[in-house]
Amino acid sequence: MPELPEVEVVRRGLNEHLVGRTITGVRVHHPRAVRRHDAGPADLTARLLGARITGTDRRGKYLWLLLNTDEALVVHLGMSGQMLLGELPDTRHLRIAAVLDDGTKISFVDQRTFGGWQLTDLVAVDGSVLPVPVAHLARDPLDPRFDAESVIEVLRRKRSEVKRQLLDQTVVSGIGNIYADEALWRAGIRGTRMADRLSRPRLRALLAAAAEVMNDALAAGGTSFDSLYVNVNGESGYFSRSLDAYGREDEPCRRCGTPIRRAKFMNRSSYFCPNCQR
DNA sequence: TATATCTCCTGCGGGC
DNA sequence: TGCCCGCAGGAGATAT
Repeated sequence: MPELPEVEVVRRGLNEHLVGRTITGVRVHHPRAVRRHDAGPADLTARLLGARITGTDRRGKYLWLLLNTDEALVVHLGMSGQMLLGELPDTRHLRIAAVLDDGTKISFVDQRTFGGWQLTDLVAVDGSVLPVPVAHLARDPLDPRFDAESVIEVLRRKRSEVKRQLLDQTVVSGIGNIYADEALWRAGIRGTRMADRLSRPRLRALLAAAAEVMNDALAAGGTSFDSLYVNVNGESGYFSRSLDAYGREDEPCRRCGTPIRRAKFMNRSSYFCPNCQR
């Protein structure tokens, strides 16, 4: 499942191969993949033709290609989206295909169709220039201008479980279910604890753990449990071997040996150590 | 206004 | 073998 580290790996791959190139062809194979582009597939296709890619950027789980038209092509991978370069061995889940002036083929493949492309304007927000659909997101822990202390103040006002807040992209972006569980495990905090009942040092440790676990995952090329997350070359990351909590139900906690427990939370699974996450 | 829940979607695995 | 059901979960829409 692509979260911040996986999206960043993909962005780096796209940055390496696409910047400076001009889009010469676009074909939308599945309308749902462009459902957030209000003007529809034909408009997206027409406006992308002839546009030159001048850069790439990312906030949280969103990445975008900057265009010479002063617009951005926003890409969200959803749960299973892939941005693949080159020939496609299997076109079953191909949603959008594009071609560049040097012949490079870009395929947006997305089995579960939660992801998509959207062409939007840019706006200035809090010292950053962002695509409109990304403007409401908080900075992520890997952002050089991420301000942990202000996030802590937000969390201290939330009468809600701390894991729920970690997953709220307007509080802190980039964290999904996997890295939320991993950060909570590293910080020794149960996700069901109310955010406003946690001390500032505990919240500080939690945000530091989130940044740490995502940096570790980035260094490993991202997390992969199956073929749903791959980089632009179709390769999986290796960080799943390093997960301490997520997906380890009944396996011994690497800190205290207590079996990791799984519980339903927000209609999804949470993994935690019942002994050292109190 | 703040917080919680529902919904979208596809493929896989388990149970019958 | 075939069918049904639950599960995976990001984020916008809707409900409380």
